Amino acid sequence: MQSTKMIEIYNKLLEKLGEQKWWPAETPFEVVVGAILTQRTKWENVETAIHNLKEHNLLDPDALAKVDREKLESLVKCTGFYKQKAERLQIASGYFAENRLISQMLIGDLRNELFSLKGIGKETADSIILYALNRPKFVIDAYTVRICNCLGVSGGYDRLQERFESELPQDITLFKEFHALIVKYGKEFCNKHKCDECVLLS
DNA sequence: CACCAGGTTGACC
DNA sequence: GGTCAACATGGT
Repeated sequence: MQSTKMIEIYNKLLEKLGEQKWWPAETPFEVVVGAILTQRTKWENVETAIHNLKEHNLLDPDALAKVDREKLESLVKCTGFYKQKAERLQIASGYFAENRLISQMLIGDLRNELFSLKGIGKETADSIILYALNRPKFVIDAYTVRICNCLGVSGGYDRLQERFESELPQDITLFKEFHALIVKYGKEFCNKHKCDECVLLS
């Protein structure tokens, strides 16, 4: 009974919103860049910044690691927190430029390596693992916590992630789609309706 | 004008 | 362990 709760939520979201097909990006490294830039920012601003980077041929680990800091700051300014994001993009770029064969690492080890990079916390690391590296890790974001708690599934990041990963089939496509649906639902409904009007409750 | 957006960090208790 | 301000731009 409890073991099907997550699947029920997923089916309701899918039925209501349709497939999301995340993450929108042309390359894995573009996912890494987007994951850092999207922190506390609207996705439209990230698209603008990524467009700027592409225009300057900077969507590449080596190129991004070497580019002038002030130039990078100006290109990502539209995403906010632009000074620290520029720094953190270059830190991550240096890591991925030096580590192009990380696909056989254990997920836990990989996650800890990503945590050691300034600016990459749980959600960003897990987004990179799932959407850039195509490995099974369920991404929890603020909407996930809000919606789950609203639906009577309590817990913070770690506890909820443990539940999603243990109660769901280890299906990468499902993990990607489910998180995308949660974010889509959160943006569309969480701020415009009260929790007791949540269409997922019934 | 106040508030929020696909978080993370470092300081403090 | 948890809580809190700081980080900064762009849209409603």
